[in-house]
Amino acid sequence: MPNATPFQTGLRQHRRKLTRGRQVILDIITQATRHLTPAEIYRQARDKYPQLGLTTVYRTLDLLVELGYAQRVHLEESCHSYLIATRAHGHHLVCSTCGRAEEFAECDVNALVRLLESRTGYAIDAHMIELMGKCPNCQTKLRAHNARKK
Amino acid sequence: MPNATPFQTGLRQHRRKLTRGRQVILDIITQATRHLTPAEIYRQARDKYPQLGLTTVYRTLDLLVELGYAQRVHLEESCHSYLIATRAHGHHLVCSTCGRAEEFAECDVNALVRLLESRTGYAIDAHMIELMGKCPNCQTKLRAHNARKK
DNA sequence: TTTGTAATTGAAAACGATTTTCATTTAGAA
DNA sequence: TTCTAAATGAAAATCGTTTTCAATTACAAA
Repeated sequence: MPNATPFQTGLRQHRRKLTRGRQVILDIITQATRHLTPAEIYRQARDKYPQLGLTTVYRTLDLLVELGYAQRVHLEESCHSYLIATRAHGHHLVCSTCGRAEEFAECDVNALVRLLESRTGYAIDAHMIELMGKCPNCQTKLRAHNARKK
Repeated sequence: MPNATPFQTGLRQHRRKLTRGRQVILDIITQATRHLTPAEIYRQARDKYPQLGLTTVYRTLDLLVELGYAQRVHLEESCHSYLIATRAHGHHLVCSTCGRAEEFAECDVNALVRLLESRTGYAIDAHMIELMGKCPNCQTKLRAHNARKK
């Protein structure tokens, strides 16, 4: 099979199938200059492929992220947890295992901000830095757990 | 009224009232070392104050953020938009007006990561940098709109 | 202390996004 | 062409959040 697209190849490697819906969804996010929500993608996709279901859009997006063809953008809306405010400008270091969080104030993004403003023309007015890792407690537990396994 | 807490003072300044529910919720997030979802806060709060409603938890959290007593943490789960993957390690600059997004690869967080690892003992394995601002298009539109107003 | 009023509340319903279920269809290897 | 695991769409279920509304409450002013 000559001229297979990277997407076709990637799917075959994972024993997944290329379907019309998947192709349409990939085309849409490939051509977009904007991040799109599942609902927006669904609306656009139906113009090209009316019987497509919203369920399939969700499933396809998960697949595209899993295979590395799409990425998620995190926005300010919804999906929050809350933490007491201790500093005016806090970023977070969150434990991916237990959810414990440390706040930190250091963030030297000024150089980055200036670079990107001149490259893109954006007027940048806010930033968010979130670090993820394992807290000391969870590291200890994990080590103990692994030792027990042997 | 002597010995007013900062919370009491802050509420009075905004003509808001101090209620049992609000105090209980603030106490919970003050004592937590972990970020908590509204549902988690609700569960804990009901132990101390059984008739509290979940609605009030949501409203109180909004209030606490508005007055600066709490802050939101952004997590990996839910609330996503999607973008085509063009680089292995992409961060985003998102226009807060139209949603257009630029991807960038520069992120010199190594120094920050090392500093925080030694300070907190965390093993940091991932990070997310999201910048927000206005794209050139939206800046132009906004300027035209403001000029028309005068 | 009492009163008046705007702020706050809880319960229920509405809502929007996402996931699950399940019977049917389909891509693609054999 | 056949066969089977993968994928699908429709409907229902689920989850988190917001809205509505009538009843209650905090607290400033009398």
